[in-house]
Amino acid sequence: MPELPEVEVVRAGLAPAATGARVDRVEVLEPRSLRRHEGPPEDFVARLTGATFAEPQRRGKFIWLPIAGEDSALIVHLGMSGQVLLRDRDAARDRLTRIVIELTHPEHGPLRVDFVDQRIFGSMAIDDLVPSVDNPGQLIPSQVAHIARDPMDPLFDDHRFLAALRKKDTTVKRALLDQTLVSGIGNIYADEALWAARVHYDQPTRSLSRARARVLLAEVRAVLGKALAEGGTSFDAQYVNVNGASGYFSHSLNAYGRQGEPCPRCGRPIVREVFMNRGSHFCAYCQRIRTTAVRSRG
DNA sequence: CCGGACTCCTGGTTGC
DNA sequence: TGCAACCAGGAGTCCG
Repeated sequence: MPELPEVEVVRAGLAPAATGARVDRVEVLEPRSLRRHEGPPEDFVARLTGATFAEPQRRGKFIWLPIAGEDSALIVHLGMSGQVLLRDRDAARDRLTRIVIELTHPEHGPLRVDFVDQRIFGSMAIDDLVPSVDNPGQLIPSQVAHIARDPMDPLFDDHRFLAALRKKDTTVKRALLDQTLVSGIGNIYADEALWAARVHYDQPTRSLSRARARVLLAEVRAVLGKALAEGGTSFDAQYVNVNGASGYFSHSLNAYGRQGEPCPRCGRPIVREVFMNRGSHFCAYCQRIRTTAVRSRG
């Protein structure tokens, strides 16, 4: 599933083609792919046609393309299975293409951006830009304003995150997946970071020692950073082509999807349990709930 | 504030 | 071989 690294690959790949490009034509093949757009598809088409894009931005798993000269942007969320394909104008269309945007770039000429999405959990929308809460000089779509910064963001505040983690009455995987606390982490990288930090997914955050919480944050960064590096090298600058559904970086996973296989650290089998309506993959030996270090609130 | 249940959705896989 | 049931989960909403 597309998480921070996959989404960033899409953003970075879109940047050279979209920045400064003008929208010639928009075609909405699947209105449900505009779930996040307030208003009918015709409104989406009207507001986008003729627009010129500024450089694509990202917060967590949301991408947006600011519209030059306006306080609005095109939002892109890939959901579970979304892809953004940069194509020549006359290239064949994927069967699952939901939205087509034809662009002209001042240097690269005519291009086509196809939004392909099997499950239609992803969507596009035009949204107004508002000042970011923690940095009012930075504009962010109103629908994205509640999303926290990701751990690779230079303005991510470690102390603030660790304090929030201690204060919250929840468990650790739930917290990692809470995009208002820390963004960009999905089910795959959550399981990978928890495995690396040797933390059980259902460990109460309040009973997580400060040291262990710091280790966990460091492992989140390590996992995301590694995937970003791999994505960056396998990516063709001319065409954005991310297959979110197939597990883009699956060759480097230690826990996710490996139930029944030996833990790469201790050799005992990785187990899978259902938690929050999704699979949690972990080593029942390396990742045990720790009941020590319980502190009172305060 | 918190968590659980539910919703959206369909191609590929599994099971009978 | 055919078809139905099942499975994957990001994010939002609602309710207790």
